[in-house]
Amino acid sequence: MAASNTRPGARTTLRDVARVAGVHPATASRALNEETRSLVNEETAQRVLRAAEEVGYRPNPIARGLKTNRSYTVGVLIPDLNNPLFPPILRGIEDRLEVAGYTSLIANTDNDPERELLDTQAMRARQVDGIIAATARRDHRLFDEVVASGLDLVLVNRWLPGVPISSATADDRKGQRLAVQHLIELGHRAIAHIAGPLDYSTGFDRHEGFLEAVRSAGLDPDPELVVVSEAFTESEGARLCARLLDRGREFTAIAAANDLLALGCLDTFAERGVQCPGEVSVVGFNDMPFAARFQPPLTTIHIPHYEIGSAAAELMLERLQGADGEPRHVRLEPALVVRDSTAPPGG
Amino acid sequence: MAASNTRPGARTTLRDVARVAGVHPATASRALNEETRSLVNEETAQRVLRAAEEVGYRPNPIARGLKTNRSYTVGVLIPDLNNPLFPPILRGIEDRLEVAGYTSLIANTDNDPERELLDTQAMRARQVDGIIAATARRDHRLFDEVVASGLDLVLVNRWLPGVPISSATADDRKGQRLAVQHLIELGHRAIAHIAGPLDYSTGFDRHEGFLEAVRSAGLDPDPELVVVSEAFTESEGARLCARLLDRGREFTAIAAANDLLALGCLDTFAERGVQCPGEVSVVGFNDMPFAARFQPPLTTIHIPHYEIGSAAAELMLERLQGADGEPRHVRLEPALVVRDSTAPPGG
DNA sequence: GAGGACGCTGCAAACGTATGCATAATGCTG
DNA sequence: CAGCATTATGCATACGTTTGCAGCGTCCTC
Repeated sequence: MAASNTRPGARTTLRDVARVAGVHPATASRALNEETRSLVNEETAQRVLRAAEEVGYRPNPIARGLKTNRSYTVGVLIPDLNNPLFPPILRGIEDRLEVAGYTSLIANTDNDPERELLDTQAMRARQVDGIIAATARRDHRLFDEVVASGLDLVLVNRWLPGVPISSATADDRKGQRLAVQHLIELGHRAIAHIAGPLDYSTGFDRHEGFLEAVRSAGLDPDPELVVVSEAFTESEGARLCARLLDRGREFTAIAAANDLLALGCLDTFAERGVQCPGEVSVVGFNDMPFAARFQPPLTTIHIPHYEIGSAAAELMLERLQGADGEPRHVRLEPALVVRDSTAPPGG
Repeated sequence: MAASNTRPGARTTLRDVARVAGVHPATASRALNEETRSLVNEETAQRVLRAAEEVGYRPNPIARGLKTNRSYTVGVLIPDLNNPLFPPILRGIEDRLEVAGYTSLIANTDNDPERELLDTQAMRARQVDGIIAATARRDHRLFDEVVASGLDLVLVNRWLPGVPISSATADDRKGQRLAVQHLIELGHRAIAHIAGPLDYSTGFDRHEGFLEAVRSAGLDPDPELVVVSEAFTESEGARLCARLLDRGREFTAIAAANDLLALGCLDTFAERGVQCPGEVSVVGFNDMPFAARFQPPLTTIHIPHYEIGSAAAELMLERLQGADGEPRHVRLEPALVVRDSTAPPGG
């Protein structure tokens, strides 16, 4: 059916479509373009559409971009594709952008501000229409610059409080509260927190959420039981878990700001013969892929990664379509997922 | 220093540079372009360069691409970013391409031939200079078309035997032999195989490797112990493991063609109360991230994913630089990683 | 039935760059 | 000093679109 009998090598252009349909290229352009279709006779439009189908016409975004000053491309800045957090977010972004005719250009910054800058410039050179960034630190020089250069900017997974930039994230505070409430309901009272870096909103908000939940249970947060990591990694989790253990302060549970930090805890436990959840419960954050398969299966906070991605793309599309309103902050709902790394204390 | 005093919104064009330098745009173009600089007077060239610097000129790759039919972009076709196999490969590709001044454009095909075709066309429309594909089936209509269209093509992770297309993969046959040899050395004799889809070279070659290893141990492969999956997924692994069990034929080990299939086996075991490795050993393939953390930690075949990616990028760059020689097939070394999912038979 | 309004389509000029060809200026050869 | 090769630059066109403007026919109105 859909098989075309044209030579595959020959790119088919608007002119070809026009010739087949027996109209002027300009008319073909209008017929093919959703927004200008109304300008052309319904019947002619159909003829053009059929012709386009027949010759397998695909518009050339390069040429179009030259004319319209838009590349229909948005840059996506992420720290590292290997972090299992990001692939689903990316899929959400790409899938949403794709149906709108946009393509995404991905760059890994490895959390290096230098590379971040380079990548941004490279993207600007490639004429991206906007940038979606998952790399926001609360220090945001870079983004001031991006915005100043007239590029649309949307943050994903992280946000910048007090800065007028749209963002799509999970409700990190609430998520962390959910985690702590779960522990409290199990009967835990001495709960430690391994926070993420506080200059990321994810680290900061989850830390706040932790404090809120502890306080609203009528407890007093013990500063000795809160440690702050320098990165969301397993090795940091292991290091800080060891530090908590070494401090000698009693605790029966750890709320980690992310699953990788939680995995680091499990490593330290294994090394020192601490039973989880027997002696210490652990709750993670993110519900990363395969979290259910770890040893023990990880209790954690589920985040709708894909939806966060597509929400970010949606926000970007709004900006690109010229919505000039206030920046919007989309907060998606987290959910507790109980598995086997948490249990009543002393249990 | 480098700060420009031009309005950020106003993109500065070749014409601006020419005006400031007092030359024709064509001359400015030649002066700015490395390859054609020799055509213009040294002094004039310098003047143009200074002018370009002064007005903060950034060439517009869109316009350039329209003219030259090159975009310094290569498309990368993968089935699904969420499959943990691909991120490290992608990083390898991107990192290698980046230092050569190329950018990559990623598309997820979800193994849907329809989408594959669409994505290819979209990439062609975006003027990619070449395509690196991880999606090759042994049926390769699509690639015939890509090659016919004059695009450079390189396969990664998979290859097409008998087809003159360069590829970078692991030595899948050898890897699977390693896995089986390990089982045999442990004392296993009745070894089952859950093969991947045989229309992927990964599935096919590993199946071949399995047969080779069994035979060269002086054993006779039992067709009843070989099942073929329809996809490299956990659910397929679970389904086929159940089928093996239901067949009633005795076996003490399973060599799965990939880690996800192996995980599926573990699921079925858990469901039916089969001890692993006590009653049945399982060996996977790929050494996916976190394989060491599963329950039990998975014995598997390690593959240098990142290096496979960068090798593929290297092959692509060779083609793009105009090397017209024979296609090359780069095979990287697999390595056995012994963990806890394998043990001598009978406990 | 003449004039205007309207709906549809074609014409042509852009967008920013690259490049074959023509041309002007210069140097060289005999 | 004529003639030619060489060098350096300008001119014009093309890449595939989009879009303001003009033109054409048709229908309606008075």
